[in-house]
Amino acid sequence: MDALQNTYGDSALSALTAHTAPHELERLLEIDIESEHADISSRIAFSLSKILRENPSKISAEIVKNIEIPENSLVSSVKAVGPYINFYASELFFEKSLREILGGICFHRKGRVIIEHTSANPDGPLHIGHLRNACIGDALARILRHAGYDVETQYYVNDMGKQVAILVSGMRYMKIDEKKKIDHAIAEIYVKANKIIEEDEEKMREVEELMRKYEQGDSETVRKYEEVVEKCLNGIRETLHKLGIYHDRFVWESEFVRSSDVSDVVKALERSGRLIVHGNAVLLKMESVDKDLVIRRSDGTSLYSTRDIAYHRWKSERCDFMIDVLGKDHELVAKQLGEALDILGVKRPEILIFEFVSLPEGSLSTRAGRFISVDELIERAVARAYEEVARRRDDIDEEKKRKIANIVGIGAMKYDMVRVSPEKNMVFNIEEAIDIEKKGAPFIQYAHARASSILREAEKRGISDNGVNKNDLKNDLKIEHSSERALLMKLAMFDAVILRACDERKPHIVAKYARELAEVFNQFYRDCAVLSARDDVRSSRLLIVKCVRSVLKTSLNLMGIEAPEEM
RNA sequence: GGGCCCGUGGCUCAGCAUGGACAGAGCACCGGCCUUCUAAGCCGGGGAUCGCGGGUUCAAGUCCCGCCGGGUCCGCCA
Repeated sequence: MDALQNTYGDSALSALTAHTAPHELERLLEIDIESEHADISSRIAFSLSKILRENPSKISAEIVKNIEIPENSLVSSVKAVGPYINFYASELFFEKSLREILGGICFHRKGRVIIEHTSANPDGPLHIGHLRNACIGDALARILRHAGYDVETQYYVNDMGKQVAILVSGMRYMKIDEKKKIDHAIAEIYVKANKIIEEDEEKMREVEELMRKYEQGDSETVRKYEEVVEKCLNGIRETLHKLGIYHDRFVWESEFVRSSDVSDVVKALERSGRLIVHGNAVLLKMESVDKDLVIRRSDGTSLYSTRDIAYHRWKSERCDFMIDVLGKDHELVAKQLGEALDILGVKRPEILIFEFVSLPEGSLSTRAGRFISVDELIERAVARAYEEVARRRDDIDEEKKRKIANIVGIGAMKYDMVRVSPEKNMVFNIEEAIDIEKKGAPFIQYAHARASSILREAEKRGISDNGVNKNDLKNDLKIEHSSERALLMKLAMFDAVILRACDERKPHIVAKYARELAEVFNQFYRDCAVLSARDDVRSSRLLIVKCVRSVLKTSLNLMGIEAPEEM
């Protein structure tokens, strides 16, 4: 800014700042972080050229001439390249970022947040669509938590739907296959019962009867429901736990019917004057979407959407904001929910919509029994990883091989789900997902294992990194190679990446960063020998490796992926 | 029919919010690199009308309009 002023005097500066608040300084300077040509670059000459009616390249050259870099600056040099002004980071900048990483970067996002994800119906095992939901939701929860938020994850149990009623009715005349994993056995019953009901009206009436009784809280019906729902949930939880995904709380939608929550919501909506009576049913007039919301059926029973309103009102009282991770098919319903909550004066949840996952052979359907279960996927991914481990490591025992295969196989699956931006449709090709992709999780895990290996070896040889515990690393950091510098730069971006992924609710940003960090680390690994370097360089590099390992591990963990010490 | 999302090398994706320096990766393909900290790695090569057409701009993959293709939703289901 000073340079700008020295170059063109107050007139240009005031012309530029006339409509700009001071906090928009960054915008004003048109700064590009981590462009490929510089560490930081400014495009301000473009906008100045308009005001000054002057060639932008000339302007940037003039500005650079007037820039004086102070002692101990985070910037080491400035260059004008055509219309661009390029800034380059100093060693001090890298030292500062390493110190922050070693000290544990502290983020200061504050507030309580409830993230709801997965919430699969308790009528069978998780399939590939749920996997995407769970992986995105879990990663998001981890990222927000890391950024400082107080996060609670919830699984909303849809126990009042027709599906569950069909299942409960099927349990009357069918037995659970004990040999199978419980959620799979339940799905079998559900599919069969569904077929039977299609052809048998008597059975259909029975289902409706069950739904009525459950809503009324008939104790025998409730007991039957709870038994089967709980069983299925156990199966689902087992799958989620294999993936390292744990919900803090399971909330049953029936709770809101049995308490007065649902009826309270209906009463409150009545007071809004937006309800329309249609026969015996009650509808809520919608303005933002072209579809009114049914609040109560003709027979007086509640609907999913009504209970969902009650659930969100309940949630909203327990947090500062909430995020729902939902499939694209829920978009309209989510909009209706939002408007209903507006009417009630309850804050809306943020909705993170993810697009559908389809199979190469067509769409998925639980009802038709056409899906790939997550359990099957896990099994195949881990088996594939095991082949790989067995091929490379005959020096380790069986247990270790299995452990690594588990970490790698599951990591590959999860990474595949997180790396793609949620709004993209995905065609899920099982062979490709299971394939230990070159630049997927295994690639990042491998880089972590390499870093760990260096540090392990250093310890074994009794080599210490002198700089680690010093408050001032100055003169300890030796940057001798361009790969080293590139790695340090990438490391320095870490905190910005986390905050961006957090604030924009985009876990895939972390996925991309982790892959890039692994890549530059591998290049560093090729170019810069650590243990055999001369003493001062060695301790500097050891320090860098330590930071890389830490950041790789954190990045993987933010995606819910484990970082193996060796593989 | 209407709403929303997607359309970037053969395949899978990043980049689009806040327009700028040659459109980046990976897979697959071709060719190199293990006496040195794990080759699940590294280096090099070929391969792209950024769906199509218009507009705004000094500058468009990015913003606006129209169209085409794919997905999804439009139940007193959840």
